[in-house]
Amino acid sequence: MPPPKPHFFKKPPPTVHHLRPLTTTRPPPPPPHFSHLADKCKTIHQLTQLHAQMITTSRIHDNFAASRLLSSSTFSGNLNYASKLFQTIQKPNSFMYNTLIRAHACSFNPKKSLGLLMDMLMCFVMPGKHTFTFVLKACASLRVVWNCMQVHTHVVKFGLGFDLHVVNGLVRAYSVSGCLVDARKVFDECSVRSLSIWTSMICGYAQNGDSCEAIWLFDEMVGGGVEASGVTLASVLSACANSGCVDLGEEIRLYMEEKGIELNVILGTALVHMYARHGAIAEAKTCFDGMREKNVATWNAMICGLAIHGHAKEALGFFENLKDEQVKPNEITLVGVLSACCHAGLYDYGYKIFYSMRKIYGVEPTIEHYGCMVDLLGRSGRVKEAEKLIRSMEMKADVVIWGALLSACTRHGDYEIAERAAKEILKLDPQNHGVFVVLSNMYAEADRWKDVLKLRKVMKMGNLFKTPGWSYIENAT
DNA sequence: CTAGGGTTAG
Repeated sequence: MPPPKPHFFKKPPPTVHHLRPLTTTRPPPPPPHFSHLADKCKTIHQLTQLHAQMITTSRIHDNFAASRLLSSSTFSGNLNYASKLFQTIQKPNSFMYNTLIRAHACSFNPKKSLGLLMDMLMCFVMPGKHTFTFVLKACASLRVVWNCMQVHTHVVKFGLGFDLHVVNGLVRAYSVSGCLVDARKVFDECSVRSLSIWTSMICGYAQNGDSCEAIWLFDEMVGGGVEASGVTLASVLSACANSGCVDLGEEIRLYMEEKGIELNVILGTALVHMYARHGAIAEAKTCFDGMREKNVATWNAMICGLAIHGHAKEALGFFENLKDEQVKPNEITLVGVLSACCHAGLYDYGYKIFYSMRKIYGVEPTIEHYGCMVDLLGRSGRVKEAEKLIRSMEMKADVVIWGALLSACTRHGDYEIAERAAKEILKLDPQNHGVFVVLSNMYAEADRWKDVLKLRKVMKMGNLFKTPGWSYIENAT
């Protein structure tokens, strides 16, 4: 009798694939192409079933069918599954790379798109115009100029610098990365421009705070006979709001009526913002009431506009209505609400909001919220508490926040804290001459001329002659 | 053989 074999010589049990048929009545006839089925797969469960069938029938080696499966799996939102599927494909073509690059570009980790482009180049798969459109989208989410430049060199190398989608991607990626000079260079070198390219460039200026340039460019576009769309106008209206060109905004509103451009949430919000920001409260309200659909941004435009124009009570009224409408307030809403409290001196209301931000609204306080709170504490005379709050912040205090404390101290004559705040400001910004003006004003008002002279000496040591602050002090003494 | 762009609030 032979000795029993050790267990590891035993044959492993055969793996059984339990495949449920797609239909319960009868197995489906072999489809003409799996690709048609792939488009219909909506859930991950359906996808895995089809995937399994494709493996058993060897159709997985058909790149066309496999790419349909891949794009369906990216649409179902399961990037992990898509990536794993991609890795099993021996020779992925450019379409497959593009599909995965696009999926990653819209995900939380757009950096993977760049890695895939590198893979592609190393495997000698030719990237095309679609590849760069998607990769540039990833660059726009990453906002790193260096990445944009690297991709740009490849765009030029592959002769794709004239494709309208690619050019648009470049303009957009450069401008959201804050490099408007490069965006403009690409824009200028492009002889045929689509509306999207114009829009990307205008939006780039508007979002980087160069409203005038945005408006000039819009003017140039209209002068060249290009018809603006609602998307373009939203950016231009934002530029109007930031630069005070309410007349142009008014003109745009009439143009939209004339052309029958639908006033959607975004355009409506941009209009409300423009009116409210410049104190045209009645117009802002009319526009706000006329909107069918509203989102947080719409409410924020209204609340913040009211707050900065001193209509604090109304701003808070809108805030209460917002909560009734089941809209979730965000960090911007709360900045508006807190600043309304500052203007109206509503200490208790603001205090309650600030200390319940995290719990009730799920919003982490930012430096702006702290700024409002310091202002609120300071205005109600609680300068000691304000200083304590600043020192307890998890982030580094900035000039604005110390400035708020300083001005509160001068109002309430707290010299000790004022001097500390001034010192902190000068630590952050040694050229800040305004600090001396504020301090000397404070001393002068209290007839403390000795201290004014002391300041004068300090300024001399700091070599700050011939400054606006200096002349101010001279007049005071 | 298949796919792609631009917009609002501090």
